[in-house]
Amino acid sequence: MATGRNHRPATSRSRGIPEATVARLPLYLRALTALSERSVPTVSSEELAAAAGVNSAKLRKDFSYLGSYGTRGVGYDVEYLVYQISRELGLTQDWPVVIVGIGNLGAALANYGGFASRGFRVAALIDADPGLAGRPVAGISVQHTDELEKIISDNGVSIGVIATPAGAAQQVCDRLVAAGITSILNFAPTVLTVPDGVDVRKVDLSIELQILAFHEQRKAGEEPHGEHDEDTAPPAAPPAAAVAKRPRSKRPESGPDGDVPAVMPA
Amino acid sequence: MATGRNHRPATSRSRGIPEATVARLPLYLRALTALSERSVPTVSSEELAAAAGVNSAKLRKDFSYLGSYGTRGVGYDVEYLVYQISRELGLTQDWPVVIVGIGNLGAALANYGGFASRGFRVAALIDADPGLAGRPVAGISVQHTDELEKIISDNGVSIGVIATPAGAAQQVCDRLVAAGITSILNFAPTVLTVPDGVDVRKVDLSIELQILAFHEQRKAGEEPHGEHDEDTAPPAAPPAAAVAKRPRSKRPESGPDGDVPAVMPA
DNA sequence: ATGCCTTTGTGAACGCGTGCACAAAGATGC
DNA sequence: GCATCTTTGTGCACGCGTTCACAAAGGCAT
Repeated sequence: MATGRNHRPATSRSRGIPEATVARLPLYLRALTALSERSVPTVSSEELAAAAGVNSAKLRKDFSYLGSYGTRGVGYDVEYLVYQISRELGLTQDWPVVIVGIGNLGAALANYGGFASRGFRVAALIDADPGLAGRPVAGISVQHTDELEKIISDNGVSIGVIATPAGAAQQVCDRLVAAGITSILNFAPTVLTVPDGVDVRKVDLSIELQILAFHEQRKAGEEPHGEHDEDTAPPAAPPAAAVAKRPRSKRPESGPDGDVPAVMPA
Repeated sequence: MATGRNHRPATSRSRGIPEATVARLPLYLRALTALSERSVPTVSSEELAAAAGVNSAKLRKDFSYLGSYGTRGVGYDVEYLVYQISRELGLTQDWPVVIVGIGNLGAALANYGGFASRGFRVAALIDADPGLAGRPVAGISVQHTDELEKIISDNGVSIGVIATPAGAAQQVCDRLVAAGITSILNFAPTVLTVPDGVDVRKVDLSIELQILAFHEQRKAGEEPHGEHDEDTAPPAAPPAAAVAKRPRSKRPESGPDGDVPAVMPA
């Protein structure tokens, strides 16, 4: 069993499109779609890069992995590029998706307009709460977890979204994988362990906030003067030596709720 | 103006904690908190790494940036490490947060338990819809956008969450920044442009799904045989030369909705 | 007290990603 | 048809992040 490693560690790289590039393609596609709607025929790498918020050289290199779709002295044909990127991302086909865990977040995701467009289609909403079964959310009737395997099998679903509480996530994940799911988007604050061949991407509000807090603190700490070693008082805990003797006394005070699930399932 | 560059490009690195490490600290913290609740006194880098889903050497190196908090032959003291990481992340202080855009997603975020714990506190919910004003969501009364500046100023808020439709995001962002916000978590599918000194982190469901679709397609395409150049029929669009003459005819068929907002504000 | 055994902390190598800078390609004007 | 000007595509160098592998450190048993 692979220890919940997410993306692709060092697996075979298909034809050679770097992971970092793949992650930016949706960004380009979005910018290009906007241009397309305004009937703009061509864009230069400079303009498009600005719209996507990246370096123009990086963008050109990214596109070079897809082939030479630009015209020197002119730029890129918007429509053509939209098609090429869509094709590369696999957006020209239909991707049925199941959402497991229809709480606040799950419901919000079900209502998310981004699903309908771009080839993603919500095939089913699944929840463990029998009371929710049959209730329509975003125009789709919620089904019970018991049906999970059948739903995935019948609809040929390969992408699953987990929006359950953290405690249920791994279990749901296991069932999804066993049922044939090979791509998972995880909103639960847990590290999922999956077998090789299954991709997991994580969306974690808590982590993002903590990263912001780190930088925020650093900004605040830098304002005063240049730098210093604010060791404002190591309230408790032995540095090293006297440890191991189980300094267990009382928990500091960090909330005992340890990362509450993203959403209530009921 | 900085072109919507997110994290820190090459800015001064405080005392030298790599960005990649910072991004993992919350992960370690979560695993450590779980251990703490089970009253586990110490962990080895190997165990903790497994729990966090990372390489043990990486974890040790990450911790080495914080200082030498481990004991050779024993491991790390759980409680002590929880405290150190919390402090490093700035979680020992209170971070008031405002959420702008109380639609499905905004409401789900407001209900998110992860806020309450870990030093984050929802200071206010803000929406442009007058009809929502005064209505309680997650126990907090929604306030109108007009109050935005005052709310931020009065509560000393420095972190803002944008959960509005894409169209309103940049405008909201500008107001937040003008009001003093220096960290933004953006759920709207748009590239935000912010001045230097303001951190933006992005959470984008659509992009994550597209990345999954890419890998999913690749898996499916690899199954058959080794590799090949599936150029299954370039339906339209001129390769290069005859372009620039505005081959504008009709849009392919990619949904004309071009990335619907994450959530309806009303 | 001494030696063994476990686990940390880190030096060094490697690979990926980024950005610069420029040559080549092509369009456009005369 | 030729010159000029724009913009692509990419070779190259640099820096960050990851991983291996091992010496040093410290606990623990005898």
